[in-house]
Amino acid sequence: MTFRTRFAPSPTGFLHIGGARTALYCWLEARHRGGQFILRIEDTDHERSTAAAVQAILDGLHWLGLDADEGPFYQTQRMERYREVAQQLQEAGKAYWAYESREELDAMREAMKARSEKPRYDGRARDAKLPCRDDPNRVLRFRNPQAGSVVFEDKVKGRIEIANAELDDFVMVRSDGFPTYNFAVVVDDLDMGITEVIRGDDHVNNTPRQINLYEALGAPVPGFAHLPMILGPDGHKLSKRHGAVGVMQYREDGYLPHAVLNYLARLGWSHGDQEIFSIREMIGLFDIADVNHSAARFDFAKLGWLNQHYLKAGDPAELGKELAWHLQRLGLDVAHGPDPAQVVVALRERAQTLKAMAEQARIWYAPIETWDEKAVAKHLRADGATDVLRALHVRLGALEDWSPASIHALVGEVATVRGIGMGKVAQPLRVAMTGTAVSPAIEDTVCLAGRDLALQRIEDAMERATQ
RNA sequence: GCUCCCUUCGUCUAGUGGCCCAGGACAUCGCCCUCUCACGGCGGUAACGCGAGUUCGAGUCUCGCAGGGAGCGCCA
Repeated sequence: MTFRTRFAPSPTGFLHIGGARTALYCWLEARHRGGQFILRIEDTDHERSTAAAVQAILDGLHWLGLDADEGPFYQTQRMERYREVAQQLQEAGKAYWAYESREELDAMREAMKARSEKPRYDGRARDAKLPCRDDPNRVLRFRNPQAGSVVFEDKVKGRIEIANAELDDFVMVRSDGFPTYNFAVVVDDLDMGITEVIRGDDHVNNTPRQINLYEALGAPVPGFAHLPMILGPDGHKLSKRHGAVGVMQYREDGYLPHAVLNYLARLGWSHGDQEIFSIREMIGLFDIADVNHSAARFDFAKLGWLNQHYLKAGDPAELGKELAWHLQRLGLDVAHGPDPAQVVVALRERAQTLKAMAEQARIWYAPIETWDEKAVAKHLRADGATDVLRALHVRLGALEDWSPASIHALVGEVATVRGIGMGKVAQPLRVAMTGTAVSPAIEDTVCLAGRDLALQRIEDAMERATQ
């Protein structure tokens, strides 16, 4: 049997960072073992599932490059199959009809809690052999074994054992005819030939029930691997404030898919001291058995560092396309300004995200809107600054080769000729070009502006200096 | 409450009984580089939750405690 994993999100929201990591590990493990990665949408909760959420999940996976070999399959399109298996189990005496009302069930649980017991179904209809009849409260329950215990070897957590006495007869088929999660996953994983179930560790407690179901079906039990959860920076559960946003939000914030993937890979898994992994390396080195046992906090600082790493290592033309997208989002006209690819080269060592880069690139695409008065006073109105600017204006106007190297040499010469430091030349020029005392290397700042704009801004600056 | 799981620097982690008075990375601090901001280089601060036990020897094995988390639905 070939190795098959699946990612099975429920479309009740976007694909958040925890889901993305689960998908990545499933994908990596499948690729590593030369198996298949299947995508399945668990949409049996018709109250909360939405088509928009399905699309958001698909978009997120696509952006990350986690392509599925099969699917997406939708549970709502497999209703006939669930009915068939349910009937089979019921006829074999492994499932039974029950008709307690919600109120009755609630009261039962309350009573148990009052006695300090774990709230669960007490099996009151277990041996009643009730016939199937029309009833708004009709559900089909699984007849869970009562003796012994379920033991399984979790690929990341190790051996886990839970006594059957702790389990109750869970609902397999709801009164509306829809299967419940615990029932549908088993049928699906079985039908889809899943050999390794990799999912969040909030499912550990469901696993024994599912194993009992596999056994009731006389089916082989797949391997299980439960991933520890991802916590917010504050150590608490992820919330909207810090990371429980859709992965597409990461794109909007200027992160690269590879950086997110690399970060997620290292969040809970490691390969010695290695921090940077190409996709190919991740596939080659990843092993679900090497995943850590404990929850990990999400750290934006490290994600930012990784993102900048990929910004510095990536292809400028490629990155330029994505930068153009961010520039447009800022309302900047990419056609009236430098080639984004060149902007990438000038700014990649100064920005951790493409969004920040786009903001810094504003100086080349739009007029200077705000002036840093302190910078103006210090550099534009400094002694000799106007003379320097005038000289710069003349020489830049006559510069034959408009390139960073030539501009750099020119600035250096102006400083040397006047016997002053580079700072006395570069800073006034910088303020003239940007309105602030902070920008990329002066030659890049000037070069990317283009000659016309550069000369215009020097003129404007000289005028401003006299105000 | 019950069941299950987890516990190494601020954070992510290396570590499978001696190689660890604990290594790497991010963050942080200092120095260098320097036209600003960065990048880069060099260096520093900083951790085995607590207690027993096993052993010649424990971050590594066992037990207990404490702390944290998850589950206990006709949600997934």
